Amino acid sequence: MLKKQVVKKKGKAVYPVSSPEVEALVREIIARVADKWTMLVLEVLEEHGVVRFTKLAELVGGVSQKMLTQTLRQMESDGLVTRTVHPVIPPKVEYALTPLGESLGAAFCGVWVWVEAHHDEVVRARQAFAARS
Amino acid sequence: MLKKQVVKKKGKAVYPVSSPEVEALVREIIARVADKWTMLVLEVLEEHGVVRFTKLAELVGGVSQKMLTQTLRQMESDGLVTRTVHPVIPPKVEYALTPLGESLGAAFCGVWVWVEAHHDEVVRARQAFAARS
DNA sequence: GATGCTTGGTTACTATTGGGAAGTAGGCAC
DNA sequence: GTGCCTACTTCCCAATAGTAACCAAGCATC
Repeated sequence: MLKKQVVKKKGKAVYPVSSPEVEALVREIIARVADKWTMLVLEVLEEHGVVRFTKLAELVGGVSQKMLTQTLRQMESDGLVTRTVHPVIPPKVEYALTPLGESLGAAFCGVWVWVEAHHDEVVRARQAFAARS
Repeated sequence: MLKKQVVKKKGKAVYPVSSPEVEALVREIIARVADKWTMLVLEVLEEHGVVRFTKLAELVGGVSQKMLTQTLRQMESDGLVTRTVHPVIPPKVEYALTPLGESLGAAFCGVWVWVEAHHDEVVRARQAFAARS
């Protein structure tokens, strides 16, 4: 709804059509943020602020160290999180959202709200689908 | 922002805390919809309405038949799309969003808008990250 | 002074997933 | 009878995710 308005406003009629490179870029970024672990990390950092690696792992839940590291590095490179290393022993590394990350978290809000509001409908749909197949 | 309000409204203070099963369900649905192909299919159907399989494949772009079939079946079972088979030769199968699917599409709008608005910031962040590592 | 504990990783191996291409169905046109 | 149409399905291989073990480096303990 909102999006369609924006798209129309930025579409062929008013502005030059976005170049294929930009299209590809948008698609590539979508593929990155439309990722299970990215969404969950975003959510945890949004709710808890500054969080250390191990704590983040347990708050996200079910993520391997490898995937968490990978996801965080990716998010860091995309400018979504900051990674602060405190040179102490044992190591202390803190992660937090950047303003850009916070804005993406806000954008994902609608999806969380949707899931919380409609999960029972999804379950019923699954049961109906299973019943007729 | 919006989400936090909702969460607080539905949180411990007012309603009983959501059960672990519901938490797991929400997480599982998130993992499903936070998927590259699901998001792209949702977007295409939102913009084009009723679309046939092959047309859908070219509109989504870069998707294999296998993954498109798989994604669509999953979305159908979750109640997001309808699959209408016209028993003619050659086959004709039409896909369209259900009201539930449309509402999810609307929820994802914010993410699309975010990507369109901030992709240049992501690119700059990547360059900065590459430069310092 | 060797052992173990801490955290935040990395690495090696394995299981699952995804992509590319080919095969399938079945009737109609040539 | 050969080929074409669409919407799959299957097979095979590459890429990705998960599991578990290892590592670094200093401090406390024995």
